[in-house]
Amino acid sequence: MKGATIRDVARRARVSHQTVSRVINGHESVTDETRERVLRAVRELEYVPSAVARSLSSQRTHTLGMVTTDVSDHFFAEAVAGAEAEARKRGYFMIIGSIEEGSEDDERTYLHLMLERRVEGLIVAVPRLRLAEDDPLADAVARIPTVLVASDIDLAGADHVDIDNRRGGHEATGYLVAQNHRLIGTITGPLDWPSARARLDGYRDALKDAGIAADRTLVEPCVDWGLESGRRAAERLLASAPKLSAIFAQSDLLALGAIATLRARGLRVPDDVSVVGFDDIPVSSVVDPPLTTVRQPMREVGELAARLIGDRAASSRKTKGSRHTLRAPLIIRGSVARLDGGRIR
Amino acid sequence: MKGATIRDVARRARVSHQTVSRVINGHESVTDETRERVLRAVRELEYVPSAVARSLSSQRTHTLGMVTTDVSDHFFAEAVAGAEAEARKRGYFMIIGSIEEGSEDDERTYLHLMLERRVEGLIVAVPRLRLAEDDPLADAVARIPTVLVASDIDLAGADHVDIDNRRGGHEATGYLVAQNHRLIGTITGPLDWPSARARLDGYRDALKDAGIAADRTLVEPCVDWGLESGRRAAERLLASAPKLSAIFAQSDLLALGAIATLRARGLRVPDDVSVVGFDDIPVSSVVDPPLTTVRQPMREVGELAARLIGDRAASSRKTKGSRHTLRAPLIIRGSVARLDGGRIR
DNA sequence: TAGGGCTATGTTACCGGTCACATCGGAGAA
DNA sequence: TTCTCCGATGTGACCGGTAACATAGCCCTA
Repeated sequence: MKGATIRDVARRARVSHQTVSRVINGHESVTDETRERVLRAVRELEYVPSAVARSLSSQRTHTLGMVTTDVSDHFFAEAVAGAEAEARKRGYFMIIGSIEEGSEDDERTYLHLMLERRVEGLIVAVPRLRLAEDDPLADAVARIPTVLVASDIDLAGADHVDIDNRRGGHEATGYLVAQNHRLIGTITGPLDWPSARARLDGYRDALKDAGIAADRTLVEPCVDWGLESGRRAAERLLASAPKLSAIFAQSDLLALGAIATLRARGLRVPDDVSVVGFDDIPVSSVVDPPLTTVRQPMREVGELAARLIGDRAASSRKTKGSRHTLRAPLIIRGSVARLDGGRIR
Repeated sequence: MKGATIRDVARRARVSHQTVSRVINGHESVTDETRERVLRAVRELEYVPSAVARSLSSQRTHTLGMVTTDVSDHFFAEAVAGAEAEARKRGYFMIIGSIEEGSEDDERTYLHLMLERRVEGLIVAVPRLRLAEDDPLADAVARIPTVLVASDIDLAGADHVDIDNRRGGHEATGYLVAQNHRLIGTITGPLDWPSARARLDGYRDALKDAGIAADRTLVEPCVDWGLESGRRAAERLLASAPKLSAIFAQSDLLALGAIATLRARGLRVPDDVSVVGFDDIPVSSVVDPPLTTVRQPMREVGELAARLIGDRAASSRKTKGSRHTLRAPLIIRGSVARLDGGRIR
């Protein structure tokens, strides 16, 4: 009763299985009358074609695999959504693997499982991934189109998509400088994330451009990107540089955490201390004050990744790996105040 | 060169393909020496077994399908992450379909595509889904284990997982009442979402329990769950009931939007007006004031959904659809103030 | 020492589609 | 009228695994 096959339908419609195949694939050269008969049989038997059998036979799975650090993180969720939408437009399905914190070799396991599934493309969004010797990822790249998202791994043959973190960091810091800030602290994400390092580089570039001497005590790294870390980092920062007038936090959550600390110390934002974030998560526009931040277009990142794979699959020739960097624009809101010329807090 | 099959490996190792199958599946009764030989051939040919062929032959895909409204929404992203983690634990892979706003029949298309893929279970998290006559979803339920998340559709044979929205709404409102609030407004989500209606019911229950008369002008529905809507709803609410002392917003974003409006009107939170939200999104704990809210355990919802499918698949007998309601606890923070006895703002 | 039973391995069919090619019948051309 | 060609349909192999059964040694026991 359950699981009619193409041959069951054929028998019922009194045609060959091949004719059924023609009908369900919309091929020409089938009489209207025959088609009708077949379709009726399909309905009566509640026949649903098997993508599995089709894949085996046609050697196409129409499936893309995506491995991410954690889908529940807004950042990756957006990328997944973007990739999914774009993939779907092109007739692909998406299978996802979300790597739980803690398990070491999970990326590799996932990768292998996806290869077994014969995905036709791979999106790897695992920022901290380091390449081992003889890494299975290299194998994967050799087999199927692969896009590395937000990774600093340099893998020949793979496409790379990333945010221009350095420029983003530069703009954020540069904006603070333009508002006459001179003593600018920064709260960074974990420095084993390439994005954190890049943003820090941007911060330093901007200070250098402005002729402001680098000061190590103004750089406060965190172990994660969360609120609590921002809170504590701000405390350390205030301890080591009580007179700073601005903070560039590498994520909105870090920024919000920092703001909480500032408030707790009786400092007003932005009147006493200005704050710039990074991400532009949905709440950033409604917190008090609305957060000035650098917007990460993660959805576009996901879309682009899927599009690259689609294009590559379509052209089917092996191109060299391309490199795409999406601009992360500064969104100016209300958490930065202009400092009166020369005044130091 | 690319795509060695089990027979290629067999030839190379000078055994039958069946022996290769035994080795890669870790079967007993293979000599160490033979196994070694096979494994070497596997390595040399870079053989990766085809899950597609395996699925066709074994009639198992080890795949779960999940259809959601929008993965980039924190709410669903959490559920996806939870489901994914649990599925993985049980050896399942997850394919996801995220329904873009606007396209009407997408759920059905996705459903059909997933049936074609022969998913072994289906998680449908599409709150506003309405059942059409002769709905394909009913077919799906008849074929494979299905879990409906946050839906009020009553489908025999399907399992249901949901948050106890009514109780959540009741607790939130009841808490305000306990703090001596009497004039309590509510900002609801779109009322075609079952969760919005349930929370509203909870709100009404609580008022009734306290002997407070219902007042239609205190209920302000929104077209979505976002900040901007919260802002505007609060304005309408203040216009129609300027003396209210508390607001129960059905999402944290609505609550934050409302707080923004209150601030703009010079009203302090919680001193002048208390606010309770719903969701407990990550920022809720760090905004100013920290938001008192009802926590939705979405991750657990996803986990439970996946677990139910796993159990059902394992027992393989058709149980009646079960119904699971997860408690959404009130998280008390700082956005609610106690009203002095009898005082009315 | 023959037969039973176990282990290691091979053989063949099958899962449910697609593909390449064969076949058949009728319309149009010579 | 006969030949040709083409549209409609059928046949059998194949995709890459798994399952069930067959077979060949080997050890042990009676």
